[in-house]
Amino acid sequence: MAISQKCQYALRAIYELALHQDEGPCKIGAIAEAQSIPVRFLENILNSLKGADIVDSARGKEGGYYLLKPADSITVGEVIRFVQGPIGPVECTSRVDDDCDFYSDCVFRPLWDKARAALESVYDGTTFQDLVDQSANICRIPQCSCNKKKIESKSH
Amino acid sequence: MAISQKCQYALRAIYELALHQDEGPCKIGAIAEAQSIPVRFLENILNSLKGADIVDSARGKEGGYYLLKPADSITVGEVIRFVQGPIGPVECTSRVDDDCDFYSDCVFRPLWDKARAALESVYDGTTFQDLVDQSANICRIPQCSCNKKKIESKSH
DNA sequence: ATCGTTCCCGAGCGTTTCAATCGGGAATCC
DNA sequence: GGATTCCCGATTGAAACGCTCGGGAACGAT
Repeated sequence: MAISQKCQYALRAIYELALHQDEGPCKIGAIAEAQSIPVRFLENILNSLKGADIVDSARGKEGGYYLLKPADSITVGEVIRFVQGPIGPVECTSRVDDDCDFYSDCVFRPLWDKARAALESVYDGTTFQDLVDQSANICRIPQCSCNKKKIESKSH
Repeated sequence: MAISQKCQYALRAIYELALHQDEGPCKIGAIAEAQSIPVRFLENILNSLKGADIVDSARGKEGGYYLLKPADSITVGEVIRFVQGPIGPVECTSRVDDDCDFYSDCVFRPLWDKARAALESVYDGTTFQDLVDQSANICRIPQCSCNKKKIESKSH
């Protein structure tokens, strides 16, 4: 299963929230700008992510979105599964009730299983904290406060 | 990138041809029946595979489709790439000229690269001969000659 | 030569999915 | 009560997908 645009937006948005996790809620406009995501679309995405207990939000001035868990306990895999369903190269191996003519006799099933396992190991083995740690430039908005932090921690 | 129905049909068809490789051309109707593929659709698929120098065909009575190479030198990966393009979890990492805003700065790129490498290793590491060797039941049509062969070789 | 068999080829079609938008509503804070 | 910000469902437009269709052309047998 390819990673859809929507899912990539979700991942980037959560990554952005992870960058700013200890600064209070992020406004949706800021997230959208930092990550080049259409605002109204991002609205849908973030709202649906609330159903996964990954993010929550506050309204009014100083409102915005924030993570419900520390970044090191949110995996890429869990976000992908929530946004676009089971991870895997083909649909039939992710379903129990399968209308495929081949069932477990399918010659290709071991192959799909191997591919799925490989993908899951990559996606489930990466947390958003890993991504934050790996990022060289931190935030793409130069004036953003998170970049100050980065500079400070470098000079230590 | 998910494996499309069309691509699965292509793989199953080539597998079927591999089963019967030393028996002359296979008629498209037989392939379609053995692998539960809509005939007119399979027609499209097999014809396009001729462009990849994987199969060729002969017309008239005793005509049909056959593999141009031994089954152990056709990989699953090469078929997938021909039918549905570059292997990978997202499009942007497969393209050189990329209209993504993030280019090589993308925090997720290492992840996509890992995922792609994992998929490629699975798909490029499997030949159709591997699939034939692994198959327990050989052909799904009980009366088919390839099953006789199987029985003979078992009794040896 | 002609007839049956089989492949050949491009055009078309209905459905679903995808990405994105829109209008208007409701909570929160000053 | 007004500014700010999130909330929610409906809708749209375009593209991809799975599949069908009609008619044509090569091959072999008789």
